[in-house]
Amino acid sequence: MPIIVDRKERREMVTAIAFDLVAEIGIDHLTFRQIAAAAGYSTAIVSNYFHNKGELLFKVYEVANSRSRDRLEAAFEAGRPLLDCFETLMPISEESQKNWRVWLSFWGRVHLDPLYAAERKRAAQDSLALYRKMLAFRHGDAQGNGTFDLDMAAHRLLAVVAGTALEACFDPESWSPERMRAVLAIELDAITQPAAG
Amino acid sequence: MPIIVDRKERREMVTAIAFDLVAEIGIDHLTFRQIAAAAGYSTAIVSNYFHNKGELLFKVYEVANSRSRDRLEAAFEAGRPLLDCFETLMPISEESQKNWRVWLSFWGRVHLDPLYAAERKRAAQDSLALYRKMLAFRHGDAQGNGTFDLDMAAHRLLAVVAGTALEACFDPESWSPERMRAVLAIELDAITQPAAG
Amino acid sequence: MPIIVDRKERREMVTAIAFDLVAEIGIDHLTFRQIAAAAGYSTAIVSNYFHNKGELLFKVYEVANSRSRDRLEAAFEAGRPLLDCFETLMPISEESQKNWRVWLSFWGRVHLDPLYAAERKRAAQDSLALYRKMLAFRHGDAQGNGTFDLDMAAHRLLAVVAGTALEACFDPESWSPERMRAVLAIELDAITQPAAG
Amino acid sequence: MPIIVDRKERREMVTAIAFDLVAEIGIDHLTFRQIAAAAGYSTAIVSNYFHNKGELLFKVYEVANSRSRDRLEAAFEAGRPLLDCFETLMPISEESQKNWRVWLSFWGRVHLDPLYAAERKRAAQDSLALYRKMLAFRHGDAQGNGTFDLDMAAHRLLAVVAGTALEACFDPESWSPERMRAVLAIELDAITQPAAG
DNA sequence: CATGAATGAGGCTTCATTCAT
DNA sequence: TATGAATGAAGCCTCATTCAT
Repeated sequence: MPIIVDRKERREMVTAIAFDLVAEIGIDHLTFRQIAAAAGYSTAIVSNYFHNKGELLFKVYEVANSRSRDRLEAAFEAGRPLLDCFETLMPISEESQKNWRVWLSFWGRVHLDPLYAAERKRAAQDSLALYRKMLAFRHGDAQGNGTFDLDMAAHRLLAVVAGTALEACFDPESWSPERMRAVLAIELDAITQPAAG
Repeated sequence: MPIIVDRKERREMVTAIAFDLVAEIGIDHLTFRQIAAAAGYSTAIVSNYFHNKGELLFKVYEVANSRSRDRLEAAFEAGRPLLDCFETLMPISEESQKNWRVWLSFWGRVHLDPLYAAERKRAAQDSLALYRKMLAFRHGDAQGNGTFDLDMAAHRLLAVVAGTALEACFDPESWSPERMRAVLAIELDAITQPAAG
Repeated sequence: MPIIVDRKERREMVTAIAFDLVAEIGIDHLTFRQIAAAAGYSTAIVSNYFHNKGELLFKVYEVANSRSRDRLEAAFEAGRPLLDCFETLMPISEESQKNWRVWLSFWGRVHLDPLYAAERKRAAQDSLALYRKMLAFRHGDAQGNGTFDLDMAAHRLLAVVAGTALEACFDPESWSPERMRAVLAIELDAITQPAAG
Repeated sequence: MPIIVDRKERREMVTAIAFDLVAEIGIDHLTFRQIAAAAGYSTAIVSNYFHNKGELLFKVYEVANSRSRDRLEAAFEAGRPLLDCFETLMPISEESQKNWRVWLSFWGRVHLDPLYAAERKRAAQDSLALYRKMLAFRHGDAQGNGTFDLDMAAHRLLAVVAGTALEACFDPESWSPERMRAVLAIELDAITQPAAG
C-alpha cells in the first residue's frame, strides 16, 4: 500500500505555504517553482492538489478572510473588550501584517474577477453582521432609546477599522500601535454614543 | 530638420492611456500591445518614451496620487464645504472610481518595492498635511480650547475617508452614495467636536 | 499463498478497454488515468501488465487487425455470400465503426515506426491471401479460362473495400449503407468477370 | 523602417515547413522547436504568425487537400488522359507520398474534431464534383443511353483511387507503380462502361 | 523619430513512469 | 499483487525588449 495522504490536509499545507509566499513576494512572483521550493516538493505538487494555479490563489484569498475573521471572533468569544478585539485586526502582529499584505495583493483583482468580487462582498457582509452582533452585545444598554442605528454604527466601525489598518500598512511610522489603538478607542466611543450614532 | 516632438506631452499621453487600461483590465493584463493599440501607435511607443515598463507603471501610480490630490484641493480652494470636498474622493464619479481601481491595483506592491513604499508614504503625509490645513481653516473656531488635537483629527479623518471608500469599492450596494455621505458627515462632526476630538 | 491472477486475461481486458478509448477519444488523449478509470483500477494497472504505454498501444493495433479479420473469416466460414462478408468490414455496425476509428488513429504512425509498418504489411498480405481464397472458392467456375488473374482480382478487391470504407468513414451521408453495398456489389461483379478481371 | 514582411507569405512558408515535418516525423513529434529549427528561427516564429498550434496544424491539413486537388486539376486541364490524371494522386512521386503521409497523420482526428470533419467532407464532395466533371467530359459519349449513373461512377472512382493509394502507402512492394496503374486502368474501364456503370 | 519583426526567458500544465508501502 | 503519491521532462504559449531599417 502506498503512503496514504490526507488530501485535504495536504491542500491546506500547500495553501498555507502559498499564503506566506504571497505575503512575502507578492502574487506576481509567486510561481510553481517558488511554492515547490518552499514546500520541499517538485513543482508538480501544486497541480497534484489543485486543478490550476487560479484555484490555489483563490483558496489563499479565502484563507486570508477566514483567518482574520477567526481571530476577531475568538477574541470576542473570549470576552475581551471590543477595543482589544479590533486591535487584533490591525497590522501589528506578524500574523495580522501578513494578512493585510495578502489582502492588498488580491484586492487589485476584485473588480476584475466576479469570483473574487463575490467573496469580498460576502466577507464584508459577514464582518458587518459580526460587528452588529458585537456592538449590540456590549452596548446593548446604549440602545435604550430608539435613535441608535445599529447598522449605521456597524458601517462606521467597518470603515474606521479598515481605514486605520490600511493606512497603517503603508505608513507604520505615522501609525504606531498606540496611535491605532487611540483612534479605535475614540471612534468606538463616538460610534456607541446613543446621541451621535 | 527633425520632427519636433514634445517628449513630456507624449509621456503624459501614454501614461494617461496606461492609467485607463490599468483601471479597466488590471496590471497583470496590461501589455505593450494593449497600450500601443489604445494609443494608435506601435508597441515601441512605450520603449521610446520610457526606459522600461516599470517606469511607466510607476508614473501611472504617481498620476493616481496626484489626480485625487488635485481634485480634493480644487474643491477646497473653491470654498466648498468639507463634506463635499471629501465626497470627491469617494468612488462615486467615473473618475474617482477609476482612481480607486488603479490604487488597488498598485497597493499590492507597496510593501515589496521601496519606490512604491516611499511614494505611498509621501502621498499619505501629503494628505495628512492637507487634511490638517482643511480642518484648521474651516473649524478653526472649534479649537477654542487647547485640547483639540489637530493631528489626531487628521489621522481619524484619513482613516475614515480611506475606509469608507475602500469598502464602497467592494460592496457598492451596501455603500450607496448616501450612506457614504452620511458616514462622512457624522464622522466629520464627531472629529471636529472639541470635547471628543 | 499469493493471489493468482491470469496475466493474459488481464492484459486482454486492459487492451480491450484501451481499444474502446482510442476509438472514443483518440490516441493523443489516451492517458493512464483514463484507462485506469475505465477499468476501475489504479493507474498502475497499465504498468503492471505492460512494459510501457507503447506496448499497450501496439497491442491495441494488433487487436484491431485481428478482430476485423476474424469477423470477415467468420462470415465466410458461415457460408454467407461474398457481398455479405465484405459488408461486415464497412463502417456500419458499431463494432466495425470502432475498428475503423482505431485504424485511422494508428495509421499515421505506420510509416514512422517499423513495428507498425511490419504489422500493417502483414495484415495486408493476410487480407490478400484470404481474399484470394474467397474469390477462388466462390467464383472458381468463373476462372474457366486461364486468363483470370486471381492476384490482380484480390488487389482490386482490397482497394475497393478499403476505399469504400475509408470514404464512408468521413462522409457517411454520401455513403449510405445501401451505397456501400451497391458499390461493393457492382465491383465484385466486375472483378469476377472472366473477361474483365 | 523595420523589415516589412508579407504576413501571408510568411504564414505559407511556416505552413510548408510544418507540412514537410508532419510528413517526416508525424504530428505527435511536431513541436515548436522542430519547426523553429527547420525554419531557422526562434520558437516564437509560430506564435508570431498563428494564434496557436492548432491553427497551424489545420492550415497544414488544408494545404494537403488543396495541393492534391491542384495536382489533379492541373493534369486534367492539361488534357492528359484520365489514367495519367489519377496517377498523380498515387503515392509515387515524392510530393504525392508526402501528401498521403500528411493525410494519414490527420485522419485520426477527423472523427474527433468537427473542424476537421467538415473540411474532410468538403474535400470529399469537392473530389466527387471534379470526378463527375472529368468522367462526363471524357466519356460523355458513353452516357448516350440513360443507364449511365454518373454519380455512382464518381463514387466508385473515389473509392478505387483512395483504396489503391491507401494500400500502396502501407505495402509499396506489393503495390508497384505498375500495379497501381493497372488497377486504375482496369477500374476506369469498368466504371465507364455504359452497361456496367 | 518611429517601426514591427524577432527573440529568449520563463510561466503553467500534463503525463508516463517510478517506488515505497 | 496493487496502490497512488511524487517526480521530471517536455510542451505550448506570452511578452518585454532589442535592433535593423
